[in-house]
Amino acid sequence: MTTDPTLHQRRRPPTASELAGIPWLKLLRPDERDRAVASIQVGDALSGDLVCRVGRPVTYWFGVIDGLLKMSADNAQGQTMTFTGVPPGGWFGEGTALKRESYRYNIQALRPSRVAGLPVDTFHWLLDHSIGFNRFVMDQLNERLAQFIGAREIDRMNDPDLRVARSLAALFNPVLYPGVGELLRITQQELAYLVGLSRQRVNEALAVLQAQGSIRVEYGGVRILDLQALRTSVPARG
DNA sequence: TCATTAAATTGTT
DNA sequence: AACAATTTAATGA
Repeated sequence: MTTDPTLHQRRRPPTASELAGIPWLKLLRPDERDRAVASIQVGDALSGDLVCRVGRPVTYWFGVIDGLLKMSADNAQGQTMTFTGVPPGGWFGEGTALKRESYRYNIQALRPSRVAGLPVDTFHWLLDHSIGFNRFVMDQLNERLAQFIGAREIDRMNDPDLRVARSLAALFNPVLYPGVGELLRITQQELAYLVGLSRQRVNEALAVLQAQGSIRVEYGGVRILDLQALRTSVPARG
């Protein structure tokens, strides 16, 4: 089930519809865009596949076309710590790509996913030539910083309903994950993995959030009704 | 296109 | 963890 990176084997050029789902392309000038499009590779990751692993040299800056990825790291005790999920429209690894270091996280597919990769050399060329690209990367870093600070607060929360609410809100972040839209495709089992709760407890939390009117639970996904309510919701009966 | 069947996901205990 | 109910996906006429 858990195998080595398959993205590095079966890759292909992106299709038109895949390109349409890459948010930063529309910020580039035509010549910049042409160069980016020519170098982008797309790969299909099966469930459980590792898109990149800790310690490997950086080859690509990655983005999710569709599917769902998990960002995690192994601590000294050998336990896996999950940081966040990466839904469609999300691009990650710019920090390590900037410094041309090795990956600091494992990125694993939670379900069959299509992953795009921009070669690190093109990434640097765009940084050197494109104002629009620089702006995107800066916004991205800024937003991600805010989200990671928020994630620390989530970890300290003991109310499962709140944890699910805040984790969902993070996945619906329109800046980091513009491909998600109104409907996040995620199963309750997948959400349970990300949040670190049992599927039963997640199911219960989703029912509470739906009763509050902030989401609608659908088969294989969650529809957002009130993102602000998810972000700021307060423990019930308290 | 429709009906049947298998697989996935959900809701509940 | 196990189970039944529900929804989707796949298959073939």
